[in-house]
Amino acid sequence: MTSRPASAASDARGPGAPDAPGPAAPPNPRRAELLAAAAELFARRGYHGTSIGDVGRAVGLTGPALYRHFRGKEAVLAEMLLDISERLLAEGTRRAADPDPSRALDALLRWHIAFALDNPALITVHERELDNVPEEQRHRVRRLQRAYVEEWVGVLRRRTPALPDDRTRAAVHACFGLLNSTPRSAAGLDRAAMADLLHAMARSALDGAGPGPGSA
Amino acid sequence: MTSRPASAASDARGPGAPDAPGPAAPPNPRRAELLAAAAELFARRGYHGTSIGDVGRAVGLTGPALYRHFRGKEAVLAEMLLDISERLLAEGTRRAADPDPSRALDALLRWHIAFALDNPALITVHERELDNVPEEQRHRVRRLQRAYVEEWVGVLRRRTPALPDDRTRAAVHACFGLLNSTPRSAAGLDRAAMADLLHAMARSALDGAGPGPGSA
DNA sequence: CTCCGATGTTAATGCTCATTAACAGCGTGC
DNA sequence: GCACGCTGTTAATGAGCATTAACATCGGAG
Repeated sequence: MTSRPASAASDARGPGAPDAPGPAAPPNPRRAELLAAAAELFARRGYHGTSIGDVGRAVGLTGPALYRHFRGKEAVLAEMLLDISERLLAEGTRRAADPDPSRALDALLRWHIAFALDNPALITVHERELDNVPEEQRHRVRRLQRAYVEEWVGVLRRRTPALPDDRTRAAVHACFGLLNSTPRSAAGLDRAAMADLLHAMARSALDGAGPGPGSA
Repeated sequence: MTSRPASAASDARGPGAPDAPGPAAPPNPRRAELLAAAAELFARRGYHGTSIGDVGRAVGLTGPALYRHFRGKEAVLAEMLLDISERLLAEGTRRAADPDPSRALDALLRWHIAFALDNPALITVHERELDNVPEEQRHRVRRLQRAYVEEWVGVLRRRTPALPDDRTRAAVHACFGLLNSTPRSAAGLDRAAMADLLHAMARSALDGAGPGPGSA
């Protein structure tokens, strides 16, 4: 815009595409690259500990280049968390639909474990940075997260109807804590062994969540 | 400098006590108050998302007042993490010494659960902010953390000698993930019920960590 | 060819923040 | 009764950072 005639009355923003991608947005590779780099950095150093310049540099650009693809730093985080929550819920809903609650639970476990092992950075950010998402989208993420938890609670309720709901919900949260610990452990186990271990432990933990004084 | 004659050649810093408290330091209540407020804020908003002013305001002071008690923001975090790690390890070592490995494990579980339920903010910070501690003290914290994990691994090794060590270690990390999820769940359960649930789940999870394809 | 939109870059701009200076009240040991 | 050390306060100071402005390149549609 060497000129930019003073007539620019219609648009407040530049000509780029800094909006959230609509339903049929062509998958912009640069966008995805930035999101991946930001996820990695947000997971390692935290949202506030990561600068726009860090994110740009991670993909070979300068900081302000990011504004050609996102409305701002918050928008990156918001889109990231929205995407994670939607993916978790969509596939979770599918798997929870198995009429056999025991098979449904195993399917949920396999799904969550695979997601956590394949996307440790996303899991970390999803767990830690919700408070930094702007209000409106934060509510949407929270709703998705709740719905995902309720899929698990529903399966467990079918499996063990005697258990009170609040105990079941707490057990699901604790189970997520176990499964999501993967990014921080980085143990010497290979992926398959880790998946197997997590599956066995989570399964046992949920089985052990029934009432009755444990052992103390 | 109403007084402060220009002779101050001996000390580079002011006359306050901004050093880490020595072995026999009198417990300064203001110090403890600041540490507690900082823990709460670091847990809720993250280290980088918390300003010195926030911490001061939380105890009815201004930001710079903190420098009368700590060398700086990093020093607050460092002292916090060092203290947590030392407390966890000290009591953990005591409880792991029970000759009966099963009783030792229960004692460790009770200890860790009580600590997590009583200090959710500390657990959160301990889990997330180690990277922001200055190098030297970060190493000390890491050593303490490792030693604490090894206490657990030692007990489990005595209990189930067949299990390979790396699997045991991974199981311990996953178990911590389960136990430390408390601060984020904040379920509708009261403290006793939550402690019981976590104990039962963790115990079962560790029992289920033995080899053998879980159920998939 | 030419124009324009997409995508970058490098300079502001303006705010927040950690840290330090300069200054002041208060209590206590002498 | 008074000097001084402790614990605060309110102003700099200086750095980092998100965001915006202004400017450049490049490829493709007309």
